[in-house]
Amino acid sequence: MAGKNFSKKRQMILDTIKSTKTHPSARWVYDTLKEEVPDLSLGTVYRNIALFKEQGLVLSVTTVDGEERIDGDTSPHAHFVCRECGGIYDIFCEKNTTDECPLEGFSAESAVLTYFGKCKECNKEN
Amino acid sequence: MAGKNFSKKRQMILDTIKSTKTHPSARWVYDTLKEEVPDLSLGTVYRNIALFKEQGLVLSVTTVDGEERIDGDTSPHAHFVCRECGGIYDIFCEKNTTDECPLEGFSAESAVLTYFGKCKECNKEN
DNA sequence: ATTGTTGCAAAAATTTTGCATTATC
DNA sequence: GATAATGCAAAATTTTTGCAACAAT
Repeated sequence: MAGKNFSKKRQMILDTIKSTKTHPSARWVYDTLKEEVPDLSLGTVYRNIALFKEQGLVLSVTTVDGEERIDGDTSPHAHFVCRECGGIYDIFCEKNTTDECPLEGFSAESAVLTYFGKCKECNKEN
Repeated sequence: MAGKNFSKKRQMILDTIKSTKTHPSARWVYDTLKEEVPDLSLGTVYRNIALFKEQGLVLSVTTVDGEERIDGDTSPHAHFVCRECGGIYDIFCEKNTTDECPLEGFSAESAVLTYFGKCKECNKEN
């Protein structure tokens, strides 16, 4: 049964995800952790992220430039995705945190509110 | 300059996207239109969808099973994504249609509110 | 004619998977 | 010792791209 043994590497992958606000991709997690854990495999990162998503430890935010980006902070909050630089920013704003079930017969487990546009930095540049 | 000539095929691709509520993937658009337009190329569908997204004619909703799903209805509304069957449903509900800019210095062009869970049909099945 | 679009196939890139090996309980 | 997790590389997918041929104005 998957997820039974909480291995050292699994824990480190989760820690890495939980301790960043970059809303990382699998590759970012791999590259970042690779320095500390040289014998880490990209497949393992993908497998564990898939597991975390099933378990609800991690949420999928959006896909930027073909890469899925995840969030280790599962508390209800919104995101801003910059179409220019690909950066993702948290938005903690009470009025945006709707989580009520919207359609009869449908059961929602999570809700994701995402804004797309140009971030502060990229707005400065022209 | 891309997007200058509104070719027959480009128009048909857009029409196909606009006339369905399935929130299709590029492949779906290709398969659907292929019957009517046998000499259609998948690359063309991808190229045009990319163009429509740039022009704001089409929005990216989410990615299901590795496939990007788009919406030709750009009016503000939310979505429900079924994790079981991959179906995407529209939710027109005034209180979910926030579109105000949430962070100072950040300019939002669009907002997407997405619920994830189990749809009515899939709830019935067990 | 010039500029833009498409088909086709190859290439790129991301993600998944099989299997032998290693770690965990 | 049994079960689960990992590394590695190959495979499967989705998406992008180069280029010659085609279409539109």
